[in-house]
Amino acid sequence: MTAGGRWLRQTRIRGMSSRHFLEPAQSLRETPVLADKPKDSGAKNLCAGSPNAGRFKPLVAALAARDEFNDVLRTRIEKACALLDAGQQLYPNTFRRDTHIGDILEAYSGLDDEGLAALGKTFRVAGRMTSLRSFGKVTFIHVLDTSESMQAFVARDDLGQEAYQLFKKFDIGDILGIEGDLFRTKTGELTIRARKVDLVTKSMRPLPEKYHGLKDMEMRYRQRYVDLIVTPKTSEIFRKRTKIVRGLRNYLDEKGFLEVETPMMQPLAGGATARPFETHHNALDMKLYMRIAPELYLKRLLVGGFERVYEINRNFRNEGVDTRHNPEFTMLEFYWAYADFRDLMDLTEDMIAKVARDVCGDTVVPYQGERIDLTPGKWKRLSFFESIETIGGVGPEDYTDYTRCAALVRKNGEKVITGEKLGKLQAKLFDLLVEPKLIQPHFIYHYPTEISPLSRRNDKNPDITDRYELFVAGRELGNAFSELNDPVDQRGRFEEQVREKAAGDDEAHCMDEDYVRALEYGMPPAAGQGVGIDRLVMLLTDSASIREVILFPLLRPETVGPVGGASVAGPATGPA
RNA sequence: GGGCCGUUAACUCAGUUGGUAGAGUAUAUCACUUUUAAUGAUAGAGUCGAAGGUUCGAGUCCUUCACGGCCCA
Repeated sequence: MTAGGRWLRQTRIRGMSSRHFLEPAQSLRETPVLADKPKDSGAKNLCAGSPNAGRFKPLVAALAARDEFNDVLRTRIEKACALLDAGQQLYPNTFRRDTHIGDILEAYSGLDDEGLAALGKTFRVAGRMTSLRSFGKVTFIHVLDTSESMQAFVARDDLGQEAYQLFKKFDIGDILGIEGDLFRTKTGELTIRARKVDLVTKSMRPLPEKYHGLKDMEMRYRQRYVDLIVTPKTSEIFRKRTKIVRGLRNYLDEKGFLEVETPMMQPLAGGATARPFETHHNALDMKLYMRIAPELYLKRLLVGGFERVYEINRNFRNEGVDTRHNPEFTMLEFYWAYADFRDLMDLTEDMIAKVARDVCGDTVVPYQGERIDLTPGKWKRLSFFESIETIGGVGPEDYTDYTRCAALVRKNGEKVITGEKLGKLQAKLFDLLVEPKLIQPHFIYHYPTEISPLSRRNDKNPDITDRYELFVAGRELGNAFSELNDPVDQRGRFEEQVREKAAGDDEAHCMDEDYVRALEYGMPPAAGQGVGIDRLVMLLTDSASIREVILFPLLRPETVGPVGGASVAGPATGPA
């Protein structure tokens, strides 16, 4: 947090145009290397006498301008300068490894010291030095490559006096190339005995402390690259994420689904209940929306004859940020002709259970202290109104009566908007009283038609739809239904949405004439589902926040421009 | 949008009823040829998130703001 706070502080200073900040800023510009303040004595004489001193001036100036310059950085710069003076390149791209550390660990973990000696083999590995324990003439370090870390033993007598002296200038965080053979230390750790150590990439900034690691959430998200280096759990989550997405692709591919890509920038943002981001196309002088869902395009493809399609891609919704929402998030949507919502339930159980087994090794997964059982057959299926009764504890006399339903919603702390439909109130009641209790996987089906404008009506009761939502760990993971393919009904539902929008609901759908026209050509009966990938990854990696599973979650910028900066100070700095 | 919490050295954190800042790690120097949070000695390192205010005196109290976290809407 401190670092983040520090930068914010500084950027605010840069952004401010008020008079009392002009002086230091100007003096910085005139003398890039700080000269006056006592703590900058190091910067002043940095790399004194070195022919390479000039190379680091822009770095020092930038650090000083942001007030980031300190002893640790000064030492690193001096070391780097000394390395250059000694003829050592800082960023050579000549070292070639022949083995990944993971491969060594996998192949030779079973061998004892004699077995390793009998190998008579040298290996070339490369990676970041993450720890260092020096004994003077001998040093132990750990080196981390793409996935794994192993110990290296670097001794003066193995390297030679000169090379060892050079090695001692290397820092934790540097990327090294090491050539050597394998042995076991006294404590039994498989270790590479360095015969040669090459500097591959010099690191100019210190890594966070290794024992406590990086705890500052803000810095973990802003500087994810650092988080990935020092927090093994983080890189594990993102490896798992990739595996999960690949697992879903493989599953759907095997079932004959065709992966497609549909527009992310759309003239109408349809397919979901949400506010879109707006953008503009200059050449066509046209307003565009970042998509909130691919649904209406994917169903156009069903009309076109692709009977099984899916897309895994980003959606954008202009809403707040919290532990379960990021404005851009990844969604799987798939559509399956000649199937209905019950077929989808079966497929979903099977698909998610397979991915869970793949990634977690089991269909029972731990989540925030709970054990979630994803084994097919264990998933509960319950109708929307049943769930309100049995889990929410609200009887039909209450949820079918508008006034009583509204009262219950208010009593539970949610607002009721005038003109809101009964179906919406029932959904709010569900969100309040039922959803948080759905820890084990539940399909909740037969949602009110009023709140399901793209779903097929139930054949027996037109007021409900053949739609379900999937809940796990108290949150929505998927939304699915038998698709509405009657163009007349669809037009009517859109018109109803348009009325709601006019009445002030800015999340209501727009009329999509082209989509209705597509349905008029005839869309085969089908079922489709959307699955929130980020939430699925949260579930399978036991992550409490969606930010833990998004590499670069949205944060406010740490640099504040002149406009934003101007609003910072009190009345004293008000513009004249 | 609302509530609560946080912001102190590069990192992780202490900081008492208000009296001008401490530790561990990291860094530097020295010692040390099998350590793994190596060890021992010494040293340097801080606009205490920002701006105002109260006060003889503010890391600490008050106000506003920024960023982040958690909860609610």
